[in-house]
Amino acid sequence: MSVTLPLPCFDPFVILESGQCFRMNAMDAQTVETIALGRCLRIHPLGAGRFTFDCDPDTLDSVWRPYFDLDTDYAAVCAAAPKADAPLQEAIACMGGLRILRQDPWETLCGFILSQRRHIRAIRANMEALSKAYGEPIEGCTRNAFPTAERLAAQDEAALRALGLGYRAPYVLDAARRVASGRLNLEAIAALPEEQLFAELRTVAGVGVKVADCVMLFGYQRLTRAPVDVWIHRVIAESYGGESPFAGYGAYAGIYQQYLFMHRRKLGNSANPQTAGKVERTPEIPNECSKKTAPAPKRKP
DNA sequence: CACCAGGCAGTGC
DNA sequence: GCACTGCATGGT
Repeated sequence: MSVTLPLPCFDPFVILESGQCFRMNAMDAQTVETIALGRCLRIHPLGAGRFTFDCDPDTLDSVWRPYFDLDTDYAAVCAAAPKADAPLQEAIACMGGLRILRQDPWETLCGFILSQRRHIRAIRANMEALSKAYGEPIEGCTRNAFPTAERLAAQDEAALRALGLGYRAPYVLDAARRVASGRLNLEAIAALPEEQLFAELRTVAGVGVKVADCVMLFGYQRLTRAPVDVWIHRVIAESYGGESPFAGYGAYAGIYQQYLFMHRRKLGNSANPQTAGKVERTPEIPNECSKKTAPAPKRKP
């Protein structure tokens, strides 16, 4: 069974490259598959902003409409972005169709614990390996659901290292055991005020400021959180003269951050490999997303 | 084959 | 409080 409907400001091919979810894949030009919430969904773009979802109408409305945040007016969110903020306007123009998903907090927590010092591709491989080893099968799908905290809590560090998690293996294990034991209740903390939710997430080993912000943004829909990673650090250094613009972004700071993140990452590593971690004034960079040009050469050392 | 990745915890000052 | 360092592994 399937449902076809028009969806403005929605592009699954952009979302699957956005680095917020790790189990959404392009199978071919007409099919995107995602494994989430213990289910498998395939989406087919028909062109002209129309999409077919391979599920029944009730599941679309009760599961996938909230998951993809389809009831939020992203045109209005984008229109509310500061007009004078040229880099942000550029990123929004180039990354239409992006949405901040409402993901499962447990899977989101694991995904971003695994994210530290990894390429997104490698995070995806880790998440797939965990699912294949410990996840439950999904009917009619070749890929498993993401494993529960209980299931991961029963493993040992060596088993998780064998899947390629490296030094993050004990971090995932700590998260699993806190959640499985009830010491960390991921459902209950959803109701907490921002700073208290942040503090609860920080109690998990391997969860620092950036990972906690990602879990809040992508797993708890706290749109004010704007995670700062190496790419955003570059954006701040290169396009904002070293002064973070996020404090002025208000209720949608997290969404705007995601446009800037995606756009900068698309421009590529070659643009400026040396400024990560350092804040230094740099010349204006002409951000033309259509042409993937390297920016003007930096100052010589 | 160097260098880097959606960072964090530990240490030293 | 801030700066520095080691960390496991796979992509590019």
